[in-house]
Amino acid sequence: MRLTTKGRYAVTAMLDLAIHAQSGPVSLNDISGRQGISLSYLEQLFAKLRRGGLVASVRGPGGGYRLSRDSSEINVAEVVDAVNESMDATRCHRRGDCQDGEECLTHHLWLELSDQIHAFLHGITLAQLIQRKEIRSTADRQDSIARNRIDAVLSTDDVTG
Amino acid sequence: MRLTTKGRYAVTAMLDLAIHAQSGPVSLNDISGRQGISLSYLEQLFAKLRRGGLVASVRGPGGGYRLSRDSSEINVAEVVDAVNESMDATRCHRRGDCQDGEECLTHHLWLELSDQIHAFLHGITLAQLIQRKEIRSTADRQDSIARNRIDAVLSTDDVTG
DNA sequence: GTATATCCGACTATTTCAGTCAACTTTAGA
DNA sequence: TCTAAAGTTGACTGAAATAGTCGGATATAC
Repeated sequence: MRLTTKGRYAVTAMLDLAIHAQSGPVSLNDISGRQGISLSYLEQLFAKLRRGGLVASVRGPGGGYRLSRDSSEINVAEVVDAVNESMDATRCHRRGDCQDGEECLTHHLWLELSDQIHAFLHGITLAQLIQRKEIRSTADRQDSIARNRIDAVLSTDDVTG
Repeated sequence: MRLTTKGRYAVTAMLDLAIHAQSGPVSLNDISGRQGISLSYLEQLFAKLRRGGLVASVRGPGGGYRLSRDSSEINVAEVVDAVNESMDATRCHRRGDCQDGEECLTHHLWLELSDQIHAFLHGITLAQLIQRKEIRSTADRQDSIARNRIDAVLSTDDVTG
């Protein structure tokens, strides 16, 4: 079982997508800027999210990604799953053949832990998350920082180099 | 966050220790035979469990390890912790400085997940586990296999090589 | 003093993570 | 039609962790 940056980034990016859904497709560049995730890495993650049927892409200028379902129909467990981070705590992938074809001493324990985690993540949808006030305020902060960055670029003479 | 063989082995070994506690110190060789864990690897794990204050060692022939507390006073979370497998799901180790010193969009989500997992593992003691019938029957099976193995060795002419 | 045990440090093959880089295709708009 | 913005794909990489192995040292019951 593991939950690393990969799975966390995937959920963060999907949440960003859900939050900014009303203004058309969202480019990975925008997500990268707001969430501080490298563009190249986002490309990898979204390839998996697309294969997993969670997002749809729009190519060309003005393009980006959209959720392929309503945010109320996508739960966190699916997102983590799509990027191949298994929340399964057993060694045998629930088969019960962990030790010489039989259950190991702790098989049931890890099975129960897996069920706990899955129930928790499966019960939370993107729609529910974007209702939360701490997430709304974090998103607002990120949006204003992004706007400031754009303003700064526009108002500055381009004297790079 | 990760739960791998290391943490699972640690809990399995501690459970084996708890089950066979009444017959004096348990050698790593016995645990290795019953649980199918390499002796050298067990040595590594028990070094950490000892440093973590969970077991005490008895050196010399007839020696081995004992639980340093009653099995009802040791919970699964402690064991996993002792071998350095963090069940913390946040990136920032709960500090809330995940993105440029501020909370990332998903900070609270992972905080809640961490709390769920910790509550679950903290609530289960070794004493509770060894009461469970599926664990008792697995342990019985392992014991009888171990006895058969000893019998086989004793009754066979040593014609190795 | 020898066999049985823990102790300890160094070593290693493999895998994954987290990310970079380069090249390619699609497409909106000037 | 040209160009720039976007997604698409595959190869690559440094660092870290996993899951061990190996050799030897130390302690101790008999």
